[in-house]
Amino acid sequence: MKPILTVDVVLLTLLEGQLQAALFQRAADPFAAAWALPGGFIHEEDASVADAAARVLADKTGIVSPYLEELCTFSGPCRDPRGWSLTVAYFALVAPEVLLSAPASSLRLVPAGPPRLRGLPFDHRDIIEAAVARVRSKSAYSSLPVHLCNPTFSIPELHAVYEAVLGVPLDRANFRRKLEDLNLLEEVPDETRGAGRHRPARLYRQRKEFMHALSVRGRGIGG
Amino acid sequence: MKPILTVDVVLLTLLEGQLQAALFQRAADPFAAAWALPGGFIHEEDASVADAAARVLADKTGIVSPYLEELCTFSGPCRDPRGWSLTVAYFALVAPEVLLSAPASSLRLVPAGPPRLRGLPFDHRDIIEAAVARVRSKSAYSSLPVHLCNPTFSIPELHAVYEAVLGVPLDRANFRRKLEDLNLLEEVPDETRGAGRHRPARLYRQRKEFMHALSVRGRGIGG
DNA sequence: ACAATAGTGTCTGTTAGACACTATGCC
DNA sequence: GGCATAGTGTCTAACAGACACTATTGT
Repeated sequence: MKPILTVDVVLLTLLEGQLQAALFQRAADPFAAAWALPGGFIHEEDASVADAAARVLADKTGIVSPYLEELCTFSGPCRDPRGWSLTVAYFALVAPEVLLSAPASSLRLVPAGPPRLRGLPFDHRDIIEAAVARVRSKSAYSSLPVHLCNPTFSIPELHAVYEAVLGVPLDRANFRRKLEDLNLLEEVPDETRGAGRHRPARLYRQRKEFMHALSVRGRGIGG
Repeated sequence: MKPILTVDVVLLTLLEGQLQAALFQRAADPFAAAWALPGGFIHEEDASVADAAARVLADKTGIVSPYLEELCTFSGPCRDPRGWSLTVAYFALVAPEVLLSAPASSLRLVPAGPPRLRGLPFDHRDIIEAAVARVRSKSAYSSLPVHLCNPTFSIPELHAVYEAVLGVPLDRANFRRKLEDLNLLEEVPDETRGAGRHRPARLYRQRKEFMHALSVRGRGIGG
């Protein structure tokens, strides 16, 4: 038996205080013209499924090498009208600026948290919800949310990202201290970012050694 | 492109103080007669890949409904001599008694931790190592190792399992307290297990509500 | 009674969390 | 100078870890 085999990518960003997923209009049947997750078939020249996911994303958005992680597979005889199918789901995290400057005119952002999405083809709603659940749970004990920020960012910005992703308020002071303990960030010399008539914040970037790794040291960042 | 699509299962147990993986002798090419992970193709009647993994395991060992979790996929043009292939890897955890009483005569147990295994076909070594890494890291903050125990077990037995999986000594007293806080276990009334000329230990079982869930409450069980 | 492990009590250093405080840039 | 937010100091309660103690069984 040869099932239909695809990759799908949940491209997430944080906009207006909530996680949003990028949807694209399908070109071909089934569900032609419907808004759905970017996805596609494996190509002979892909070195792996992860490679295929990155290629699909680059083709549709121009985004290259975002944070990309395998989520899990979704499979069964009924999820695709063409027959037994399996998709390997990935999720990607990018700063909102990356998406807003992307050339894709046929891109739509939809809130990915509750309330639950409606009208998506296949089991794309389940996939998005699994991605959001994964991002949330991992964020409680890792530096994953950094990938939702620009290359340089201030501590208050990162603080707001964590609060939005986790959905709980975090003490500013303790959050700072935790970050310092983890030693994930390095200061960008002499750079600040201000917004309004008040003291501007210093800018930081993620240390290279943690670029695609997760810091599970300590007991997480929830404080 | 239609890659070769399979499932593979890393069946793990704890024997002689270390994690061991079950290998089976392959019936067909490629690598016929080689010792490898139990695996196979998806069948039309499987409801999902997880279902296929459970079926494969039941066919080869008779073991039904063990703890079974998707690990990740392994894919690429070179891992199978027949061409571009993808396997969805699962891992299963069982008590050693389950394996020793299994009807499989063509089953072999090999130590899964370091030193690294040699001579396995495909990328089965990578798959086993990924499974072991996953089990170890999850054990630090969950009740996963319970599935390596018999249906009823004593606290000292579970304590030994945690120590073996994590590879570090854990204080007996603090381990007990942690378990009590998590409230994962319930006492089996009037049951004890003794081994030697000393006080026997009370027996416990996992509460039903946690049977296939993970408790991530608190800060893990490492103490 | 003794050996050996099961199970409990208690102390201490560390850490998460709360909150008050000071610093600084922009208007 | 005042406002608004950046950034720091400090107190407290909770918890992890260490370790000494008591309890209970088989021999």
